[in-house]
Parts: sequence; C-alpha cells; structure tokens
Amino acid sequence: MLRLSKLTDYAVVVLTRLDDAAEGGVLTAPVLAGATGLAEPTVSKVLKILAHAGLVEGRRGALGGYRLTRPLAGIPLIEVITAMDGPIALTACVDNSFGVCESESACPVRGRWDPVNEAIRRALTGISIADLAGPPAVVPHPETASPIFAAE
Amino acid sequence: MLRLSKLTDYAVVVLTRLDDAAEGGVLTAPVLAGATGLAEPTVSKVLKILAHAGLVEGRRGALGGYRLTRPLAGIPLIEVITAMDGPIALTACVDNSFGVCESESACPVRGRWDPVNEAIRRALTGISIADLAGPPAVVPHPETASPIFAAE
DNA sequence: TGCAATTAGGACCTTGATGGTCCGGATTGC
DNA sequence: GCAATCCGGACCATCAAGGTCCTAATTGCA
Repeated sequence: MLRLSKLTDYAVVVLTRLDDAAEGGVLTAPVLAGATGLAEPTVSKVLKILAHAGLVEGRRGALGGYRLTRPLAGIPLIEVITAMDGPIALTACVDNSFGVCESESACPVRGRWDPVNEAIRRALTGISIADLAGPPAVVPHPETASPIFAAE
Repeated sequence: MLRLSKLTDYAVVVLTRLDDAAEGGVLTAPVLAGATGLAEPTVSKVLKILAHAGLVEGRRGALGGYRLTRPLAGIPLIEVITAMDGPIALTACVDNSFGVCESESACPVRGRWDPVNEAIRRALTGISIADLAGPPAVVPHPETASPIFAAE
C-alpha cells in the first residue's frame, strides 16, 4: 500500500516529544513511552535506531537519556524514513540488485523507476519533522493540495 | 522500505507490453506471460486487477484477450499504484481509521501526514506509464548516485 | 566500593500481508 | 457442441515487520 513502517511513524512521534525536553536536558525511554503512549521496549527500539542514524544522542548511566542532536526543523522527513525503513526504493530494480530480476531481458521498464524514486525523494526532502509537529491546528480534510510542500 | 508491491511492478510491465498490440487488437494472458517472462497465473492476476480498475478491458471467449482502454500516456502512475496497492496512505492515521490508534490522545502528529501523502500523490500524478516505458533519453537522469542511499 | 539507573546490541517469536498457484464457472467464437 | 478465454474466488507458503525480552556496558551517587 505504499506505506511506511509503523516504526517510522513512532519515530516521528518520539522525536516530537523529545523536542519538549528542556535545553540540553535528556528524556529517558520510559518517560518517552509514558508521554507517547507507546510500549517501552518499542520506544527503546526506535531510539536505538535513531541514535544509530545520528538523529538522537544517548547518554548511559544514571541521569542518562536521549536528546536531539539537531532541532526538529533541521531534520528532513526523508532522513527519518531512511533511518527507519531503509533507502527509498520503490522496486528492487533501482538500487544495486543486478542480475536478480529473472525477467531482466524482457523488462521494458528496466531502470525506469529511478525518476519516480527521485520525485518522491524530492517531495520528502522538503518536509521537516518540525513541519509535521508544527502548529497544533487541526487538519480536517485538505482536499486540495497544500502548496507548501511542492513536489517539484 | 517504502516500496510498492511486486504486483504493481508487474502491472507496469504488462501494461507496457499491452501497448504493443495492434490497433484495436487484443493480447491474451498466455501471450503476455511469454512476452514478459512472468508466470501465466501471475499475469492473469495482474490483468484481472487492472481490468477491475478500468485500465484494461477483457474480452472473453475464443479470440478474446485484453486491451488498453486508454493510451499509456493517459495513465498516470498513481492510478496503477492505487489499483494494485490500494490508496496512498503512508500511515494508518490518514485515511478513515479513527479510534484505532491507541496513542490517539497523545499523538502530536495526528493528521499531520496528510500533506506528506499529498506531496507524494502529486509527485506520482505527474508521471505516466508512457514516461516509464518511453525511450531512455527522454526522462532526465538527475543524480546517478544519490547520497541518500548511504543509510545502510 | 557497591548499587541502581540507563543505554547498547542483539536474539527470539508471533502475526499479518504478500506472492503465487489453482479451480470451477461464465462467455464467446467456430 | 466444443474449445478458448476471461472472471471470481479460494488456498497455501513464505517472508518481513512488530514487538518483547535478555544480557552486557556505562554512569552517577551513597
């Protein structure tokens, strides 16, 4: 369904909550779990992945916790998606899997997905986490396209 | 991995091959299977879904087969994706699933994914199947090696 | 120095969707 | 009547995602 994983969704939520921490302060996984309503092991998993990607910073020991390495506005959505779900690649043909496709010789769209991936990548690069967490205004049904996030 | 299903990939391939049929002529599932290198039952499945979406037209009986209802240039990619994979919805929050999210009250990005979906939808609407099947030089090749692929 | 709190890094299992195949029925032309 | 073909499902295997848990390693404090 062209959907990204739940972990990515959780990551955005956790990052947003993490922004609530005081200047220089840290939040622990249990605290974040309580604030987000997610299960603690799940939050831990998300944080570990985010830390591995360099989006958050973990500090061990007592009084430890996690904090953002950058403000939310400086984190493009695509970076979170890439960290959680892996690189954007709509089909297996695009990245480095050559010789895997058994219909290789007959495939007429060989290598053709690249512009598609590029279009999506471009669309997601212009959106930051701050945009997602931004004004708490309600978005009931944006029928027409919001011109803020231009795809091209 | 933000990837679409293989069926969608097959659909694009099949549609492209279907375009090879003579004016007004039809191609049978076995013929298309042979032309694409895919298994016949799989091709049949793809064609049935596409027919249900109105993208192709099936004609039963002897001398039957499938044909396009529109030229490839008139079929936006998003229509094929929607037909095969369902509507574009990056997270479960966006469509009509209210009350399903257990973290609903605490979720700070509630309803915030809509612009993202809209951005992607717009990016995919501008690409037609003809663009994917076209000559290699037509579609611009923005970046040969994208830096975003450096995640893993 | 010992203890508690916390992250780091995996292993493990369950579940659901996807991919793929197959079968019976309906329709059409010869 | 017969053969070819689409139509609408059901059916099963596989695989990745989701989620939990366990054991180190690190840090601060009494």
